[in-house]
Amino acid sequence: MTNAKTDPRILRTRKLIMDAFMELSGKKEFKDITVKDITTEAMINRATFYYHFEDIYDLLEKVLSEVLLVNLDCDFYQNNDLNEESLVKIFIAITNFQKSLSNRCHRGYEDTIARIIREQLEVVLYKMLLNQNKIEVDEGLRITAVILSWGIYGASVEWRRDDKGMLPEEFIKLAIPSIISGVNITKE
Amino acid sequence: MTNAKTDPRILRTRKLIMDAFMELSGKKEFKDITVKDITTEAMINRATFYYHFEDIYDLLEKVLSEVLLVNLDCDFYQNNDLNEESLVKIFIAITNFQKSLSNRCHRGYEDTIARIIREQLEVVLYKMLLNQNKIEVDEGLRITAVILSWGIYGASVEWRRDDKGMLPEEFIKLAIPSIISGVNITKE
DNA sequence: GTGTATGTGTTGTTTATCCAACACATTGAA
DNA sequence: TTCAATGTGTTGGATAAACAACACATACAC
Repeated sequence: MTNAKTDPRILRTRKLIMDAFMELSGKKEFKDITVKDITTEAMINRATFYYHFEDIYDLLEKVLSEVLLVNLDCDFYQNNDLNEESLVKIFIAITNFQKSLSNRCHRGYEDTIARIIREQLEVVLYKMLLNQNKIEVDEGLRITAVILSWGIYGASVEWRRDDKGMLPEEFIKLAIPSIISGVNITKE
Repeated sequence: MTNAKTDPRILRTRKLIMDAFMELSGKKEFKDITVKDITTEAMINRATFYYHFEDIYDLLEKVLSEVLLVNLDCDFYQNNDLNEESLVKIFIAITNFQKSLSNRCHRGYEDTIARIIREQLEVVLYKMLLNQNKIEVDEGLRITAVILSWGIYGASVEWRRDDKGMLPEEFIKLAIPSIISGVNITKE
């Protein structure tokens, strides 16, 4: 949670690299982007790239995670319970994120992207659950977060598949009762 | 003329500092801008500032020189003779530069600014004169450049003073004949 | 095949930047 | 006055970034 103050040069350089990568993603397919392209655009040395990232796939992963987190983070999960409103917002954030990706060119990396979304989602949901239960750690809540993250991500896939022109918020609201209250047979 | 390749970190950091300073100039008066303000905005260490600039006045000087050069440089003085057209362009560039400064807040530094404009102007004019005479060095042309730079700067001061709503290009065109052909009594 | 070109990832050395600490000046409030 | 707060400019040691050089892989032409 705390990083004991990282060197500002590191933050600055990482930002330069990530911004350069996002800029290039708007112009080329991922498979056509070389490390040299990125470092030239970022105005840093190629060796410096490898100081911060394993390789270009590692960069992809971290960029996507960060972009998604920006979409999710600031609005909630500080100071927000996991209720209908926040679930809708999260779902919208995910569909927005996927929409923004389809503009950029990451064909062939759908699985990676799916995993990243789900992992970030899990982290956020877990934090919100802990927060609203005022607990430090809890394995039960963690597993709940895992299940919810898979479920919500699956819903976003389903939403994209049947393009009935339904709005994301409409779509997810159909499922929210069973998420909030659980699968309760004695519904009536 | 050639710098034997400067370290990219230096170029990058100088740009960060200068951009930060210009950003702040739009918000505060020069006298209220501290070195800490600049380095915070530029995301660099305060000691690094002093690695590149003597002090904040040194920075002011270099920023103004660079901004003015950008206004002048690219358009001419490569591949351009000193004729009516280029003189008009130069004059417009100077008045534009002064207009852009009046938005920012450099009150109390008019003399510094005047000197910077004149010095840069002299350099540009000298290069153009050498260029069109196909000479390497010439003390006569250098002095011509000095006189011209003072004269043209003086014209810009005069133009601002009597705000008859005359356009810069109209104003300078009145003087161009005597600049080009010299003060020739047997005019007719 | 052989050569040329382009990309990846690593290494050792040099250099720019960070940082904490310092002395000193200025300002304003107690 | 004295003290606290804020700004300037400098220094020595630690660390990130630059750079050139390297081995290796892939591809494409002749």
